[in-house]
Amino acid sequence: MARPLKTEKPARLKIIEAANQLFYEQGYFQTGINQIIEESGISKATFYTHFKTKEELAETYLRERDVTELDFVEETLADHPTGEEKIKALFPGMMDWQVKSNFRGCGFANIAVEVADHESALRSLVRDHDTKFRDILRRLVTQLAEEHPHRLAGQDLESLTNHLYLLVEGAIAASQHYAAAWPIEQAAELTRQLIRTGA
Amino acid sequence: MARPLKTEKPARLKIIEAANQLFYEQGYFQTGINQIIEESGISKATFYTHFKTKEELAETYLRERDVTELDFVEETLADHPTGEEKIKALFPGMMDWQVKSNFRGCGFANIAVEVADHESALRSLVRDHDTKFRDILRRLVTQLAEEHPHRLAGQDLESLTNHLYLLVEGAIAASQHYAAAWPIEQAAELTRQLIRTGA
DNA sequence: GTCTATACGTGGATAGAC
DNA sequence: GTCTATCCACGTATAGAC
Repeated sequence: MARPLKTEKPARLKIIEAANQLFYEQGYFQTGINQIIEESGISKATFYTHFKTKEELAETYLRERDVTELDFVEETLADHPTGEEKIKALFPGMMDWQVKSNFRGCGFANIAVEVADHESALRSLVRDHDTKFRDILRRLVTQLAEEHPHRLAGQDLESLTNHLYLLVEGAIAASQHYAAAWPIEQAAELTRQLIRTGA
Repeated sequence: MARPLKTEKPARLKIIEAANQLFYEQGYFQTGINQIIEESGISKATFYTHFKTKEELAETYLRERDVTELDFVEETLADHPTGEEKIKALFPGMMDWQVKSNFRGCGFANIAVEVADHESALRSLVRDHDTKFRDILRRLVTQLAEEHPHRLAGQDLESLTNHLYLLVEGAIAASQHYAAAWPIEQAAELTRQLIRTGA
């Protein structure tokens, strides 16, 4: 009956789940500790036994989200065999995500905006996340280049990777601004052109 | 000696200037009324004679910024005759702006992130601003199409406009995340390709 | 470990004198 | 119109009982 290493206690988990929802939906500074403890059904003292400060919780929130978001992307990609199909599949996934979240944008981009200090630990986590996502894009672009050597001939794959990254960032931001899906459609369209013509 | 219609009083102006700096540099929610009155050297009561609420000041801030930012863009564009040159000139301007502001991104995009409620008056001002900027891009794309009919033959100019818009949004956001200029360089590079190949 | 109660600052906004 | 002084809610964080 050995329970598999009880590292995460229910209280801590409930806090993280509440933070994950509230930080994302309302924003970091707009969400108070009081609301988090209320939502998670624990007491304020319990909160501070698990997290030294609000910022420490935010770091945990981002670390958690980094894993779940990138896992979700990888799961989506796993359904598609070729590099081209994988790249194209990114956008329907983004679309569903943004519609479901009522166009709240990207949790990491949102933190980057809210926390102005570039040297903050939170901002460092944002950069790590973005870099990991760019790594995924680079992998897909490389796979595409191997599968279709003629298409991207002479192309700088690093540039193409960054171009796709900028399109994704722009699409999420713009769809957030307008609370609409069309920017994601537009990014998907341009992406299809880029991996077809190899620009 | 008729002064030209004294609609704006010094106090009000000082408040707006302080808000313009602090809201942009620190963020909207991170900037308190107290800091604004301190920075502008007026009293709290004076503040509330000029602005009913903090949000009303924020609306004024965005309206002000909308004019100055778009005017700045138009001035930059005025230095370049052709559509192609105008479009290319957008990016050095962005670069200077972001370096000068220590990569604080776009004041409108930042508000869009901070204020989660899509129905807020502030969010409406963000959409208005973005739409005006897209109008400028559409104008430039149209000029380019007229000057080089062969290049963009068969292209949907509206799509190209939106693609450039997404690139600008993505470049500013990414350069903010990384506190670095390379995303703007990358956006400039892809833009050059798009208006050359007509993708 | 978890709770209740509280400390202490700061948030936005007003009262009332001048 | 501008000021000083103040109100009250809520922010993060802690003390101390159980």
